[in-house]
Amino acid sequence: MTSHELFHTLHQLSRQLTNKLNEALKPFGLFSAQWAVLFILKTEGSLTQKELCNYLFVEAPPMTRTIQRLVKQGFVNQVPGKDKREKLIQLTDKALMEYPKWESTVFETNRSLLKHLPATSQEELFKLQKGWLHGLL
Amino acid sequence: MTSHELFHTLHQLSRQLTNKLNEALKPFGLFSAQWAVLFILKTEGSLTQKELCNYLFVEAPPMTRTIQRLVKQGFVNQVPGKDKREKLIQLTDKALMEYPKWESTVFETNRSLLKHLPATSQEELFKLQKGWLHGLL
DNA sequence: CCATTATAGTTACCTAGGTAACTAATTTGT
DNA sequence: ACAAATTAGTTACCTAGGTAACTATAATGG
Repeated sequence: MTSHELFHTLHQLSRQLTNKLNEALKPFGLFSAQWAVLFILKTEGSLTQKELCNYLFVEAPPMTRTIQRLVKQGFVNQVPGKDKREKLIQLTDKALMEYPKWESTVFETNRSLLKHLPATSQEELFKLQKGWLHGLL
Repeated sequence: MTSHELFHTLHQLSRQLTNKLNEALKPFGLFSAQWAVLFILKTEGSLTQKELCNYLFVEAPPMTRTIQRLVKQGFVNQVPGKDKREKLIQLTDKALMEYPKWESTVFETNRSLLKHLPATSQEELFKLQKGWLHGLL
């Protein structure tokens, strides 16, 4: 195995998984990056854009765009913080209503994507990836 | 471990590796997707765009764009095939001159990125990823 | 033989993520 | 206290990849 092969396979895998998730989210008018934000807001509660960037390891500009789309769709509100530079992002009632459907769809999609990967392999893969990622940063 | 964590880590890892490679290629005016094409052309010889798409598992439109940039930089030629729909892509002399520098830079970057990942882990990771990817397709 | 179908590539437009340069608000340091 | 530096977010512009609609050429079937 060469390093090229390792990197290439990882890249392909990441793209395929994102494509499949996007396909599953299509009926809801959502894309993978939006779902990632909605998921964190549901899990962690309201966060500033900066905090969302830190959670998702993403730069500020793409986060601004993703949030602007979510605002336009009525799934999220931007509330000025006590520190007037900050904007707190919170899920709307509309989003909370829809969330269970999104979640079960994503859950089912993930289950299907992991169908051919035994649980022990999943754990092993996660450990290796996490270790590598931490070694990089 | 949840499936979300597994997918998220994979996604982060893929992005980080691409970013680091782009950084390393910057002095040559190249980006990761261009390098992927140049590498395959050097390894496999001249290929049609369709064949390049198949190798890289990429749709035709992004390949058209990547190749157009390589043409503009003078690293690649588009030669009409016997079948006039096809375009054979081949490395220019300029690209062949530069290639060794690109390769050694990428090789060194890969080595550095894999520094904290033992060889046995690399093999294990590759096996798991490859198996999963094939299960998906 | 010619009409239909399939294929290679391009164009237009979308999401996703990156850097650089900017604005506005908050901290810091003297 | 106020000038300088830092920080949160936005805007503009870049690469990367996706789909849909298109053109031009090649292959196929009646």
